[in-house]
Amino acid sequence: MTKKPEERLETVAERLRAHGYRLTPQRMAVLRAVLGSPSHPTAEDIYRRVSADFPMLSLATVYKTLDVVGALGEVIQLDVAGCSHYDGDLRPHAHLICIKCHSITDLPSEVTVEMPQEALADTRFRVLWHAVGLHGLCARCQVEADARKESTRVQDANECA
Amino acid sequence: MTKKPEERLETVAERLRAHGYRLTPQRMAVLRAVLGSPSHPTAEDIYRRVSADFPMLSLATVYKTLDVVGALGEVIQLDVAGCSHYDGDLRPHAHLICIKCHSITDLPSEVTVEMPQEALADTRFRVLWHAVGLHGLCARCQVEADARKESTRVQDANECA
DNA sequence: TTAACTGCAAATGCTTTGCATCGAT
DNA sequence: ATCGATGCAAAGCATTTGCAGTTAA
Repeated sequence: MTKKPEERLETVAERLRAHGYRLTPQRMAVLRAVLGSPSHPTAEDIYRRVSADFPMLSLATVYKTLDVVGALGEVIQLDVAGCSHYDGDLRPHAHLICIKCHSITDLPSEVTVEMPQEALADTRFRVLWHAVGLHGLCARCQVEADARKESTRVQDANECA
Repeated sequence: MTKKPEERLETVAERLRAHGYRLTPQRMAVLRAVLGSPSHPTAEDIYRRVSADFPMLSLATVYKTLDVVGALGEVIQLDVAGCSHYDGDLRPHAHLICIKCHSITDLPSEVTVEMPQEALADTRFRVLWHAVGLHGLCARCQVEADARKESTRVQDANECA
């Protein structure tokens, strides 16, 4: 989410139009869902959310729409544990990513990244967005891990969180 | 890769032993391959590499070993386009990740991340490692995109790069 | 009108799992 | 001698794709 969701929706819709994409009702509904979500929904999450008011929506369409806006750099795609999460907040921020339960949380404060601009320029890479990934154990999973006194194996959670 | 690959292998092996894991030849071979690779190999890459001197290795074992060291925080797991890449270099650095061809490159210079330690402490999250992801278009994919004058769709590459 | 989009279902591809056998400790 | 690890093959699951019908522009 951003400061002005509706305004951002306008901007993205504008870019889509400019690139020759059509603004179908499904597409707009999916965009509204991603840009307006404060969490990091998966395609499945968005599908469920939008399906409520839009029963004829298909999961494939959700994926296709997310691909399109992702390619334009208007939505952050965050891959965790073999499952993509989408984030409409393009402002640089940090994600706390649990390697055990695969939960994703935003670090609720500013994060600044310093990097040599010349070195970056030399790569000729065009950065669309960036994010800091803090990987480790969330509070809950730490408790479980410590309960075993660091002496046994760490069991993994599966499923797309 | 780190400054002293052999030393790091020792450290990791030690931790595995301490946690009750067994040091099988397969495991050691896989560890050597990850810790000694300057790129960001996938499980498949490692499997191919190790299989050369170790024909009786199975892909499942590679995955299992990578899971174990990943859970200990001794190897960075980088998920890109539905495919995991592994990085033995735990020093904070930045990855240039192309959203089109899914190539991953290290930014060849120092990167520093500033974040409010109190806010992080409040989350009670235990950070094992962190990385900065710079997402966008690599030099090659930009050329292709520009050749279309930004007016047509961006075609996607698939396959695990 | 027409090229792009949708929805369905089948296919793809990475990763995990069940299980019998093997082997590190 | 144990109990974890291996290897194989068979799932599992998120994502993509082909295609016929639909629709935004």
